[in-house]
Amino acid sequence: MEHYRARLDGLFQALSDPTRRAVLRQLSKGPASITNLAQPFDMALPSFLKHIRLLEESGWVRTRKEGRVRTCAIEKKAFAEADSWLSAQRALWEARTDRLERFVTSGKKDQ
Amino acid sequence: MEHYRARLDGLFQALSDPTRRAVLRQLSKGPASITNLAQPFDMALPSFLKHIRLLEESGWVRTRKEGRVRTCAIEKKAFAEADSWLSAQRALWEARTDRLERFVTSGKKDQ
DNA sequence: GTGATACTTAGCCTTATGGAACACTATCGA
DNA sequence: TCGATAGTGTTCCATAAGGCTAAGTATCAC
Repeated sequence: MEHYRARLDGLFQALSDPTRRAVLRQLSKGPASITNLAQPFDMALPSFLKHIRLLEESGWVRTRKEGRVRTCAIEKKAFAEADSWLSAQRALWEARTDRLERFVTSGKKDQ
Repeated sequence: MEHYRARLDGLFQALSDPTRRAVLRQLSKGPASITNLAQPFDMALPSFLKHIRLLEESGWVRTRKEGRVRTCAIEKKAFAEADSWLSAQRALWEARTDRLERFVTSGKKDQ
């Protein structure tokens, strides 16, 4: 439970940067190397690498080095995890809306 | 487009802290006052207030002060926005999976 | 084996974040 | 009107985030 919280921290924190979101967008079209991914960004490679590391540590991306090239691929599971948190919230919210509606339609007042 | 990016930054950044996620969870059950929301947390009020401010600025929460009590409520729209980014990514990813599958079933090889 | 390529490591800088304490203002209730 | 309640503003602190340069390590291609 403690670990789960930290995991969500990382998942969402990773999404809070435009560079990283752009990398994920690119990777959803298919795997790519670091240099390749970095190319559109006006940023030094080491800075870019930090983003990749963060994406990997947070679980959004899986990487693998072959020879001198590190290839990055998207980690499907992360979507499911982030999504499930959002859905759970929505479910809570909708449950409440339903309750409110029942109150309204049955002519009672909330609170 | 520039503004959209900054908005997403804020939306996801807000979710990257366990205190703020807990506040949203609580608020999905219904509106509440600051003190009320702060009660479960072992944190000074001014510190807690910062989280509320951040949630408000990022668009997850709407607040309104009546008398000396500030009431917080969840902002439905934020869910839709966060969700739509995730869905768009998933769509890209699935489109690619479909293409790969067509390649496979038509006996061709990718790359 | 040498030059180019593709990262990596290390260190530095600036700003943002998440927490604290303390003092303060503005209601509300008796 | 006076004490308690509910929030605010301000300042401070330690650490993390996001960027940089410079220098290092493997591979690869010849």
